[in-house]
Amino acid sequence: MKRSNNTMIDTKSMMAEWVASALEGVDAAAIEAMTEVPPSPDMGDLSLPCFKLSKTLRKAPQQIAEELAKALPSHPAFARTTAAAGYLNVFYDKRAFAETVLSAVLQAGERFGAGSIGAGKTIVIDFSSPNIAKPFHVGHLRSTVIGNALYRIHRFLGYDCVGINHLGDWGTQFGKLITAYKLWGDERQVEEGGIEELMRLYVKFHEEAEARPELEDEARAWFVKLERGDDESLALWRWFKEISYKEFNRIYNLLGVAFDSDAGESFYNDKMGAVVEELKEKGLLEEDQGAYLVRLDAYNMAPALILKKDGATLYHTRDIAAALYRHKTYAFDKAIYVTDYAQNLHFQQWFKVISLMGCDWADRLIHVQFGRVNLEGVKFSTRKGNVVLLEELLRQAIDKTRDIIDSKNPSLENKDEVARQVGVGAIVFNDLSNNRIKDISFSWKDVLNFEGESGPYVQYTYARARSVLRKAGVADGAAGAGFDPSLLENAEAQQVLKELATFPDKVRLAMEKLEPSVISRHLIDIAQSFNRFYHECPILVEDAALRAARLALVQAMCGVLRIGLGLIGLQAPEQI
RNA sequence: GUCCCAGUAGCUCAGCAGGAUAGAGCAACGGCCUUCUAAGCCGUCGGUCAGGGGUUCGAAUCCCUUCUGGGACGCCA
Repeated sequence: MKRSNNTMIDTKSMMAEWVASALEGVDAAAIEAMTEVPPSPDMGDLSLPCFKLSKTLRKAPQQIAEELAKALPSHPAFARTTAAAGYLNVFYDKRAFAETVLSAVLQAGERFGAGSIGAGKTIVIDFSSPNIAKPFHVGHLRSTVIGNALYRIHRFLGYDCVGINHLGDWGTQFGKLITAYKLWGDERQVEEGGIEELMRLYVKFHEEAEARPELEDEARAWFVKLERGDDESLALWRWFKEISYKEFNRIYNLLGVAFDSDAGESFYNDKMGAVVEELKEKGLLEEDQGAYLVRLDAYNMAPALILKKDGATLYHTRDIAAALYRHKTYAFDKAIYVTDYAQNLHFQQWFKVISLMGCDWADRLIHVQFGRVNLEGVKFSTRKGNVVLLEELLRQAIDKTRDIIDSKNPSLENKDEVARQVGVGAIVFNDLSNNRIKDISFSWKDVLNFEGESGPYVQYTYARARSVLRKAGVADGAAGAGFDPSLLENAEAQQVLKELATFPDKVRLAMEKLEPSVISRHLIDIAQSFNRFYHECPILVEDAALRAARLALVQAMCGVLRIGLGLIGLQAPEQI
């Protein structure tokens, strides 16, 4: 059964009530659930397949469609109906449709598509969460931009959002890093080299450890010291963390991403003892070969390791502690974790442990998983140093944008700022334009192609439309007061109107599916339909009435693009 | 070996709350700038929706199965 939509421009429910009124014993909700959009606009704007009705009404589908087409009274929103191949096709009254859509969009302004379904509810979004002392590469970008988009989408729909950067600032890798630093590191080189130098040490550790496995033991020992509050290791840890923060913040600023909490893994250090105790009390913990774990055989899963044989905690322990803390602190309606799908089992395991602990909110934990990024088919590996660094990628995208601006619009005033917005937009949009579960085959050529389905395409469409409004002297929010909607009955205008009308549905769908690409895709659809309109229909024409009507459409389109871009974390430059 | 995910045009992908003729973008080729920004628009070419079974009035979409690719599978995260 289809979910009923709840747009401000709900032509489907209008049609459903209309049709239901002409049928005995069928309610509007059932009709609405069956209603769909025909594959081509010349078949109609909405249609009702009559195949299911044919069972209850005991008539042939085509006969039902024909009888309905004949029996339906006139309706202000619908101009005509046809019956074809078992479908009842309904055509909008184009004038009424234009009026409805434009007045809804222009009146709602920045709130068009916003909602209140999240009112009074809190959602905790755990995203980005890079590891300290490791460079931020394109693989980390995904969690960051997907999480950021979900944050904005939920906030737009009324949720209280808590964005948490669960920094990887704890764990055995710090033992490794300390070991490497003690053996081969140099204070000044680290200060100067930043994460790059830390990564060099980390890579070197792994190279050396292949021949000298005892290094691994040393690393484990350092981590144990760290967990027990040893001064020297704590000081080094703080230092590494500070260096990393500096670089991460530079990137977050560039991306326009912010968090409400930076409570990383180390934040839970003093909260894990209680978790272990609770698991013990509830009889879930079991000792095995010196380690402690929770058996999950009954659920067809490997056990969840809680304590290593040296007594150190593991990521399960930390995630459980964090979930308990967050539930107590934020009383969330849902808590989502944005990570790649390789961690699928991990999340399923500890979600189950939470449930076994008797927490009735275990089903509010959601793993939002996304596909992995590879470099034209080859795996990324921090350890092997085979990565595309995010800053390098953003830099190249910005530089390329800058070159294009220099050649196409040399007189543009704030070139650097626009180049930044568009260059970053290209990278972010590229990451958000496919279903998140799909793997991404990273290619320099594709990611730096700003034509077709891309962020710059949408931003360019926006800038061009804004430019028309500027020339027309239309102030923000002032247009559309008096226009004649019957001047927007042509196919190009109607198609734009249709795309605008479904925007609220798309926002809602993106939230329900936790899928930002729903919005990215829709922005492409809006831009494509608008560009067709722009090409076919001159806006700044002599005829004042026609001009006013088209300007109203342009203004509405700009408003929606701007909202949509904002929801996926992109800027909307006024000029490019 | 077990479990999870993916497989749609040469490439990257939409569509997968079952509906009419499977859509975009890129690439290739051909058009459109004395007119609102050509990062644009229009057109041509391009498909046994991985294979096989099943459910249904109707399957790219749901179920089973095979194949291919990716991932995970106790002391990393």
